[in-house]
Amino acid sequence: MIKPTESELEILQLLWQKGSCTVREINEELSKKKESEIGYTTTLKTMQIMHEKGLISRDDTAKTHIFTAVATESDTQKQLLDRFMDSVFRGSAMKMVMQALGNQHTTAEEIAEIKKLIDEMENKK
Amino acid sequence: MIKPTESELEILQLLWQKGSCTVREINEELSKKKESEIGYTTTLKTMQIMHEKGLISRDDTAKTHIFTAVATESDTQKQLLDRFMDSVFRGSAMKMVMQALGNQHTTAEEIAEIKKLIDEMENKK
DNA sequence: TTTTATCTACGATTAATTTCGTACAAAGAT
DNA sequence: ATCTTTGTACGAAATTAATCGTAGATAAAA
Repeated sequence: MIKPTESELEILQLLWQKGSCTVREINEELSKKKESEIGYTTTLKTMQIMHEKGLISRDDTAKTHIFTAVATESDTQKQLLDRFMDSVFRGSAMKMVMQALGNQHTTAEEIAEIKKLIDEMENKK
Repeated sequence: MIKPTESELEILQLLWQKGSCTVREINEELSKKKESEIGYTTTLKTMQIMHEKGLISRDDTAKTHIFTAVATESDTQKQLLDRFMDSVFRGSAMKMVMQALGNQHTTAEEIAEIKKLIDEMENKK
């Protein structure tokens, strides 16, 4: 049962992108992303909680600890998507996909790739 | 900027399905859905807060107030989906759609309909 | 070897969410 | 006319999230 908060998810995103990180690396990336500087101990505390929850693992052999995401990005995406689809789209993947495809962020290339994917899925059966 | 909480979203779902509702109707539906009975004043309070936030409108001409969702379901879905796609899939509709299509809740019929939809979108251009 | 910088641990605070109890008004039943 | 039910308003407790300050340890620099 994976359920990261908004802040936790931002940290997980960085860990998935960069592999293993120290608190300072994460803190600097977060501060870069937001305009307002974020306190170092804020990030530290959040990551300590994530560790308690089992969201990230910690290598504390050295003084400066190194953290790694426990779940893979796609496993997490899958779980979050299921929950989101249930609560917002009442479980209808179709309605959700239609919204996603109609959305301005979706390029023609992406849509073409999705189509290709669907064709492949149908051919497999 | 629409941002209902989990509980608020459950209430909105009922309002979208049933049109306008009293607190009691919502409370009974919620209690039916969950196993554990939910307190009437809990639902009342939540809906009062939703009204303060402007998520729902209230007709209080009669003693028993009648509530209606302010935003449409699809407008809300659109906003929530954009945010979700950004935070979980880093803005990639394709990755998200691929996860959705691979998911067990998605039936072959739904996938076929999505394909049809994409074909129509491509023909339009 | 002092001093300075960096790191973790551990509260404490504030805000938001969820839950429900009590008070009191209005409507309905007896 | 009185009692019971049904409703709203309001406040308060419990929980979770997000933020940061201070204390104390360890490493690096002087």
